[in-house]
Amino acid sequence: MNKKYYITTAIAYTSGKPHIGNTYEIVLADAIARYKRMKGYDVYFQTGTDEHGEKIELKAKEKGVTPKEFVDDISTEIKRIWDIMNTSYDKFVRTTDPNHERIVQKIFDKMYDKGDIYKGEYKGLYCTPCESFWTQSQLVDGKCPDCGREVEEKKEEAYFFKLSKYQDRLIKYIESHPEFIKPESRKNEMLNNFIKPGLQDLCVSRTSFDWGIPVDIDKKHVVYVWLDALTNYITNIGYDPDGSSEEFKYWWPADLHLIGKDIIRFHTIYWPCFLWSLDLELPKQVFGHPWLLTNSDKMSKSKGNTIYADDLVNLFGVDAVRYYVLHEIPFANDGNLTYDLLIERTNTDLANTLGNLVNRTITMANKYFDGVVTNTKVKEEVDNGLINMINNLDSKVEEKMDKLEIGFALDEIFDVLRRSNKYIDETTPWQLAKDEGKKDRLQTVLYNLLESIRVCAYFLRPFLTKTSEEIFKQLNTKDETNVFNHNNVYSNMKPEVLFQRIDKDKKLKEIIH
RNA sequence: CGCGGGAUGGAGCAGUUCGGUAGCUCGUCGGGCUCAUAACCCGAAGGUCGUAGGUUCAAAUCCUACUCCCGCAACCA
Repeated sequence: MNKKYYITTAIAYTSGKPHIGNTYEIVLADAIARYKRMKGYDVYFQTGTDEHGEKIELKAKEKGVTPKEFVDDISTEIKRIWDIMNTSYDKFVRTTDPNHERIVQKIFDKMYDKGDIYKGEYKGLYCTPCESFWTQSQLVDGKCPDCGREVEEKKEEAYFFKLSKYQDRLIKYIESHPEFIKPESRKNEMLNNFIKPGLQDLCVSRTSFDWGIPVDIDKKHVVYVWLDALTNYITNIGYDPDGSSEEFKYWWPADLHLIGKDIIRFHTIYWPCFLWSLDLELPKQVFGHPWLLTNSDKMSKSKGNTIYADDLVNLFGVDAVRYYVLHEIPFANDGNLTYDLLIERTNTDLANTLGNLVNRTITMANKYFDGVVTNTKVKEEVDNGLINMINNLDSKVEEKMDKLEIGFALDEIFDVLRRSNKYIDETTPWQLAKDEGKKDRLQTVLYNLLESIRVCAYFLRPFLTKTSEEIFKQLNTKDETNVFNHNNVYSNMKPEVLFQRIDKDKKLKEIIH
């Protein structure tokens, strides 16, 4: 049996339409999932929406709809965008799913029975008119940041989870499992800022609003959203405190939780403690990716600089957008997205290096050999460099993907494409074509190029899904071997422009309208 | 002194572990080629490697101080 690979994104919060910065994560996860499938893993890829919480209750009220109607709308919209991005998730989960809600209640009960959850009092600074608790750091001049009025100390009955109980175990675990939190800098941040100074017990119930999963043993409380949200990773694959399914035993623990850097704390502190409370293993890795900014600025509606994935796809096509976000995001810093950069990247890499190479190669094959090309094996020294690169691509891409360095994996593929363009200049097929005696050599040259394109298209599949498929169609081949194949026959190839070059000024005007 | 990350030609990055000609992709300029989507190939200009000291025959790389940027600082998802 093949090795299993369980990958998740964070579930998206249904407070509004996700912009390209939020959409980035699902594309990243999709590329990893597709790559793993290509490598023969049995992959399960889960994403979805996180739909409870006070913020949603308020937004629904503002809009004059019920919270459920509100999240139904947004969840549908999020799923629509995930589909536009051509992502291959196996399951789209929702925290309002009745099964999830029921299991979360049982989980709460189990933790309570075990003594990990206890009833206590939540003390905080409360603004009565706003009905909100604030932390010291949230206050503005010591007053409510919303209305500016005085806050007062208030106590409220609440349930707490004993994080403190698991503190030492967590430190030991993180320190002995260097792969658990990535990138490394995030690990230090968590250990030094949160865990080592001492974990306080976590308030896991709320009474100040209703839109949540009711606590089974005390119905005036609802379950804290993070306990609700995090458990989606296990409830949807068949976890049940009274006996989990075979499916669950097969998939858990997850191999990778891919999340934004802003929620690493929840995934590397609360989540492990919750899992231990349920006597479950921890996920193998939590990767906190950086953000995608526009013009080096965080996207927000108030700044009016939000860019939406569906708009970008309409303007540039899904693979151009996928390529940009997958290639341009480094791993230490936040990435940047502007129309300028997106257009430049699409033109140079996709239209010039890739598209033009495919086009010129197939055109020559048709022109010189009526589109039938076999390997005539008239080799020259210069061929070896290209063929070696093709045959090394598998291990190069794998090396980068194992570190989740997707942009660098793409670079490896484009290195081969660039080498192929250079190979054309080195071998000058148009010169060979003038000499009848060099026809066999010419055919070998074109054969080598077609093989190079084929193997590159194969490796591009997890990233540029549609383009990869289109190249295979143009080459008219079904050969999916990942190395140079010496015995292919190419025929009936049709060159079509893969990516039209974009006129930047014209396009920018169009965007600003 | 709260903790951590970063500062390398116009842009984005690599190189810093174990010091020894500063590399890649893109942009700009010049040339070549013509199979191709003004494409492709070659070449050039452009960097006192955040600042100031120090160690050394030699420092982007080691040490010290400082400046700037960013993330985190807990019950907000």
